[in-house]
Amino acid sequence: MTTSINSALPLHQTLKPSMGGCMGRVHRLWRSAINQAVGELGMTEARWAVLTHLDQIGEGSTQQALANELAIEMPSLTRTLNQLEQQRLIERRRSTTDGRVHCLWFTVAGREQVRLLENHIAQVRSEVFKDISAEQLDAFAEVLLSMERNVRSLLGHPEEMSE
Amino acid sequence: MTTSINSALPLHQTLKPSMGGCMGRVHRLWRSAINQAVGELGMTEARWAVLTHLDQIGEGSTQQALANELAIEMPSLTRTLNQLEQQRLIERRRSTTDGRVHCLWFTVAGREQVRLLENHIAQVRSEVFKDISAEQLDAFAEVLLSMERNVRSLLGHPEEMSE
DNA sequence: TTTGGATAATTAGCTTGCTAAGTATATCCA
DNA sequence: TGGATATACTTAGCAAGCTAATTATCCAAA
Repeated sequence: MTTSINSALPLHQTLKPSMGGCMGRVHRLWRSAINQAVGELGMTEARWAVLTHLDQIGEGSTQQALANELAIEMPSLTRTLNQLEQQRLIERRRSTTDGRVHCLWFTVAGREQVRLLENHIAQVRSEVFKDISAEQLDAFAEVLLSMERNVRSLLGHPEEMSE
Repeated sequence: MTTSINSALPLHQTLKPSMGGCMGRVHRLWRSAINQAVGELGMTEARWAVLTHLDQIGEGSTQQALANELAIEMPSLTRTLNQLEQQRLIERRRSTTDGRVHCLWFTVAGREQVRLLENHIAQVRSEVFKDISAEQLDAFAEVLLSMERNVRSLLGHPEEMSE
């Protein structure tokens, strides 16, 4: 199946011109699969993405940090946070040391919701990664991170690139 | 820089839970870089994506085929095609053999526009791929295609998976 | 101390993805 | 032949990304 008519050519040569598009497709299809999987939990795409990423960078983070992690802009995040706050899944707490900053915390219900979400999402992930070896995934991840570094520096987002 | 504190762990293990998110980020940042690069050509994101993908699958394709290639739904495509038709960059021509089908063709101006776009996009691509070897890209592309296959079958889109 | 330039977050309004429902044509079967 | 079902595309309206402009706070230098 991977060995087809044009298997003589290096893949990257035929795919290169459309690799960006291919990543877009995979990302769109992947999210669509997650939407199916979390359907019953009453979440939209933006909301589950925000909740799970907040869990990853840790409660108490600022909105700025979360937006950077998600690579979305602040206004996009603001809207989603308003919805999540209204659903009583998260809370904004004004920083005591810097009055401009809001820090983000889960409510009890929010923490439970994240746990459920992550179970569902992990199932989709294991389907997406089916038949891909750990070595392949490892190499894939490394290239992906290089691309992120390259494109961030191209855009002049030097933030959080080395670590 | 890639060798950091946790370089002892396989990358995929730390990155796995967020790989989907990472692909989303790269895709979003990449498109944003292309938007910068093609800024002067008066194109929006959806329009340059449609033009370049039409060029790749070939003039005369149906809207259905193009939507599938882009992995977007027909209504999203319809709107963008309306805009491109209004700009006189493409034409819809009703199929002679099936009255429901519209085939898509570039105008002369459209073909010229695609040429310009592809030059700009190729420059961004070479930046994004900087310092990534052909072998790495090749392996990356293969994993990416596997993921696309997996997620399409998960969604029950068996179309155009084997080839 | 106050003024001026940064930074965090918000608001307003656009673009482009989506689903659901509608229209026109094609196909299949009684 | 005629009616049911399927397919290609369109229309309408929602979701979530973006940029530009505003507001509030912080900090640094006159």
